[in-house]
Amino acid sequence: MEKYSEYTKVFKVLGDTKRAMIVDMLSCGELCACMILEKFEMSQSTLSHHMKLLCECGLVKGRNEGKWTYYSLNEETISKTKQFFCSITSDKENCICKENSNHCKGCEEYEQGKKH
Amino acid sequence: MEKYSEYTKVFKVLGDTKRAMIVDMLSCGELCACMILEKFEMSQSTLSHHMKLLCECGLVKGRNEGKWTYYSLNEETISKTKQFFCSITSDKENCICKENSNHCKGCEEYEQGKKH
DNA sequence: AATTCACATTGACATTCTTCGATTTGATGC
DNA sequence: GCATCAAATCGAAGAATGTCAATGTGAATT
Repeated sequence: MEKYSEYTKVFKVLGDTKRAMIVDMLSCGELCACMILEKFEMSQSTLSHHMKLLCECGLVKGRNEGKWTYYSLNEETISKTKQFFCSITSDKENCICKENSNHCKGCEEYEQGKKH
Repeated sequence: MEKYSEYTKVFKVLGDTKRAMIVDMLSCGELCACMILEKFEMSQSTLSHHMKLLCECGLVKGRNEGKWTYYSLNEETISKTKQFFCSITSDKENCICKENSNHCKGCEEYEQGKKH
């Protein structure tokens, strides 16, 4: 359950077009905030807010150097998120749907082949 | 640009824990709405709303049969979304960050190796 | 130490999202 | 036709989100 919220947080952060574009930019290497800002029509405070979210969910790492902050992708989170995405979209043994439950009449009939 | 919003819409939909769990359930096969509802503490109207979002972004397909609606994953969207996720998180030639731009002084110094 | 620069934080606002109860729609069965 | 069931839609309330201008902070420059 915590696993779900850990990764749905990442998806939520990627669910904003500008943040996805920032990730795209960072995929080619580390960039400082001012350089990212240059590419977008948004205020400095808005960018700072987006970078905070990207860092908080683990997708991006920040590194301070003097006045500047350099951002880069966190490969570990990316790799784990890919794994999570694969796991929830592929069949598996211990899926939540495999737990016991009282199916509704419609579903029972469907499963027993009375309907199709 | 449309490509971004196409897939960030998918991420936004996956950015909700319950919707991610619904996807997980559907990964093992088609289910009717009533069966999904059974697994969650949410009202029928709320589930219906989540299913609508899942369908609208292309992740899930709905199929009506009599009174029932059966839902299943849309493998094509899933596959394309994985591809998109890989593309924005890996280095590439035509990245937006490779376009010409006037770097800030800090970044220029950084790139020229004056700072590190 | 005063100024400038890069970035973060705060407070405010409008928009969007999540959720629910109530109602509607459409199909099934009596 | 009428009652019932599954699911969608509507309308409302509260929470969360995206955005900005203004301000704060900490490092660098003068």
